[in-house]
Amino acid sequence: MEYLEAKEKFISTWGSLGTLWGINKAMAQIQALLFISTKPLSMEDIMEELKISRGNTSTNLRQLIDWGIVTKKIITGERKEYFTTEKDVQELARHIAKERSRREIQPVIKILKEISSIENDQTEKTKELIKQTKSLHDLAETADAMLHKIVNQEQNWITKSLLKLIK
Amino acid sequence: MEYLEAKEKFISTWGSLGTLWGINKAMAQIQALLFISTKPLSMEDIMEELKISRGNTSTNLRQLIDWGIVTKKIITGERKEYFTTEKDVQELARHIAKERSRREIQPVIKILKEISSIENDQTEKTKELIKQTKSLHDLAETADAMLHKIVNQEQNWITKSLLKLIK
DNA sequence: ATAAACTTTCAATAATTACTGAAAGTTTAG
DNA sequence: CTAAACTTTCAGTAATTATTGAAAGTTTAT
Repeated sequence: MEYLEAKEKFISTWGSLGTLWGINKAMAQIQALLFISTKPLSMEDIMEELKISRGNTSTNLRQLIDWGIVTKKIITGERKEYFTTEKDVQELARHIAKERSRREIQPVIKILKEISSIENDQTEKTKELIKQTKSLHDLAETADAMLHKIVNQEQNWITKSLLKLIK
Repeated sequence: MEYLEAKEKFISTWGSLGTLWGINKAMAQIQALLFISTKPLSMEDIMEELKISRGNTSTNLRQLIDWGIVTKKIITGERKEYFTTEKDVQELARHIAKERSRREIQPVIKILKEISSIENDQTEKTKELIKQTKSLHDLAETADAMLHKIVNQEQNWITKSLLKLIK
C-alpha cells in the first residue's frame, strides 16, 4: 500500500465510522482530510479532493467549526479562507466528548429525571417505570461524570495514572 | 405527568436517543418498552403498544437478541414467544459496550494499524499520515482497553471505587 | 461605488434507511 | 399427516437524510 491508497482508505474508513456513530459522512471525511494534511486547505481544495459540492463543503465545514474541532486560518495575502483541524488526538477527543455530552447526554439526563419523578400511585407498573428510569438516570450521570473527568485531565494524567491503575 | 404520559415520553426519548447514536428507532423503542414492562411481552403486545408492523417487530427483536440484550422467554402452555430485556442497567451497559467494541472499534483499530504501517518514503505527507493514524490507533486502543476494563468490573467496583476516585 | 472573489443559503433531487404487509416458512397439537 | 398458530423473509413503498448547484449574500481591492 502506498500513500494515495492509504490516504483514501483512511478518509473512507473515517467517513463510514462517522455514519455508524450518527455523524454525517461528508463531515467526517472533511475532518479526516484535514487531519492528515500537512497544511491548511481551502474550500476549493476540499471540494476537489473529496469530490463534493461547494454547498456541502460549506455546510459541513461550518458544523465542524461549530463543534470546535476545525478552525479558520487566515493566510495573509490570500482572499480565500483556509481550514485546519485540531491535530492532537487527545485534544480532539476532549472536544468531541464534551460536545456530545452537552448536546446528547445532558438533555437525556434531564428527561429521565423528569420521568422518574412522576407521582407514585403505588401500582406495580408505575413503581417499575420509576425504578428503571431512576437506574438509567444514575447510570447516565455516572457515565457522564466519568467522561468529563477523564476528558478534562492533562494528557498524561489519563495515559499514565489511570491506565496504570486499570491495568 | 401520570403513568401513560411518562411511559410514552420514556419510549420516545429512548427511541430518538437511539437514532442519534446509530441505532434504529424501532429497535430502541422495543427495548425501552421491555425495560419498563413488569412482565414478558409477546410480539403481538409489542406491535400493538408501539403501533408497528409484524415484520418490523420481528426483525428488530431478532437484532436485540443478537446484541444479547433481549431474550426469549418460554411461557409454559403458551404457543407464542415472549420477550424480556436485561433489567439491570449495569449489565445492559456491559453488553452494549462489549458489542460496540467488537463490531465497531476493533475493526477500526485493525484498519488504522494497517494504514500506519505503510512504507515510509520519507516525504512530509507520508510522515504526517503515519504519525496521525498512529496517534488515532493509540487513542482507540487506550479507549477500548478502558472501556473493557470498566465494563468487566463487578457493579460495585465501578460505582464505589472508581467513582470515589474521580470525585 | 462597483466589480471580482469568495461564502452561504436553500429548493430541488438523489441516496439511504426504515417499515409494511402478505407470502413463505416453521413448529406444535391432535 | 394436516391444520392451526405462530414467526420470518422480502419486494415494494414510505420516510428520512444528504447532496447538489445556482442564486443571494458578503467582503475586499481599487
